[in-house]
Amino acid sequence: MIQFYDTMQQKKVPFKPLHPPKVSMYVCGVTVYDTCHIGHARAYIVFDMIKRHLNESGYTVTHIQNFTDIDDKIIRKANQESVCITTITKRYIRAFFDDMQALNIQPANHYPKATEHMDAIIALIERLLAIGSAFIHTNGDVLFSTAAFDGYGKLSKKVLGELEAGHRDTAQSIEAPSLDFVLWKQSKSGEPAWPSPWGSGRPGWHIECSAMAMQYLGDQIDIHGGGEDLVFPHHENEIAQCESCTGKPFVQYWLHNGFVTLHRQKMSKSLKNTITVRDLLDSVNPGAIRLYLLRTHYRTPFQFSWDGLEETRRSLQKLSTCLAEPETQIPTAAQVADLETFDQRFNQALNDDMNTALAVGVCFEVLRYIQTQGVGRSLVRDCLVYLGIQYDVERSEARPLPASCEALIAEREQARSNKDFSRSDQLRDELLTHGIAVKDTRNGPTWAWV
RNA sequence: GGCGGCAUAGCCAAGUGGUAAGGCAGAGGUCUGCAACACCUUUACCCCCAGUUCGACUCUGGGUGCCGCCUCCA
Repeated sequence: MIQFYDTMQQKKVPFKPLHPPKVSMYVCGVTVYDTCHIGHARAYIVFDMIKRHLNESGYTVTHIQNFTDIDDKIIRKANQESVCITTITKRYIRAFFDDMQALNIQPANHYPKATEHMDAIIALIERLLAIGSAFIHTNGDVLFSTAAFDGYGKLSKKVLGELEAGHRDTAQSIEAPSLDFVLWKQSKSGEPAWPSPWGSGRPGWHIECSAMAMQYLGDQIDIHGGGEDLVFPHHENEIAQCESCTGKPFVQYWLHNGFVTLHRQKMSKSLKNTITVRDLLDSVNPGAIRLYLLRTHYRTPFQFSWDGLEETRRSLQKLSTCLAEPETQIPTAAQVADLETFDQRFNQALNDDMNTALAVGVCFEVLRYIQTQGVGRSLVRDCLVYLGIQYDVERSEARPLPASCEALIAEREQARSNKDFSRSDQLRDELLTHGIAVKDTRNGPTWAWV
């Protein structure tokens, strides 16, 4: 039985989709004005794992993930570069897909864009106006009236009155902000705009997800996910918009991943403390990145460090080395049973709210088992494939050995067999200056790029 | 101020009402001409104080510390 921690209920609950074996999953995507950082990588790896596991468990997941491709920051960036917004959005959508592919994240079924769903967005706003959940502000913007929705705050456990009175530290004399949020924004001159019954303008942020989620997945969806920073106000507002219209519970399971922090502070573009996926890919192979992120449960805050990444890279190397060796024994009946147990524990770990940290632990237990029992490599391989961790990337991407270095290695072997160790050590140092580390094994020397 | 979360070995990180997975580092050993790799062995009583219990790290209450949300944000 699969269970997930649902943010709404604040506890783990058994997963029962509305229309099994179908599962509908909407994951909030990125605003495309910059490259992805580790926080994005974590979020999308987490939901990639959830989708993989559900699909492997007999469900058929329809996964929708949006691109927010119209927004203040996109406009600002376009103005800075004196280009149109599509130049910006195309660039970063491309970069997004490159990063996701590198991280071995399986593509969603659709990636709807806000700018391509204006009809659905406008239709939804019209419905909200018709039922009195929205109103037209004096400045011409259309706003959602949070007071009109009884359940407002139920996801984030916020109470309306307190929210209005509450602020961060300073606050007392500051005017209480209204919780009403924009559905349709009047465009200023020079800004991109779309025609609407309320004049030319553009949609607010929250409405696009409601409109596109309902268009692709229906009024009620099984899983809605994203980073925990989206709980309020974004997901709270999505609930208000959808449920005001339909009167039905919008989402069965709200799943939120914890943050990646750097130096004990949330990694975010606005704090300018990001490390991009590209930075990571430049330093280690993608499998190590995935393993590093999956070693921590998805709801636990993740403290990024280069040391931690390096540590993981080394442990993956160990797995990789072991798996590269052929398995020579045929497992006994007892061993088959042992491996079966490991396999079950691996699966149960994932069933229990996607506990990839525990699942990874099982992989290393099997590694130990292989070393003492001589069997089990195929299980570990299967587990790593399941987790999307490519463990042999370094091998396959390795540059070939230059002929000159090949000769040096041969010469060193000759020196060694003559017991001329000062010469062989000298040659080892020389190879090192070419970036090649030589290691002696029973079966002769091996080498690797350093 | 309101709400939510976290606190486990040097570091990272799972977990269960009955005496703590795993990884990295460290120590000892095997292997090696040496080294590296690899392998074997080894390292904790779970933030503090009360309470419940035959028994709590795991449940309850209080405290302390840290983080996040309340503005765009995965």
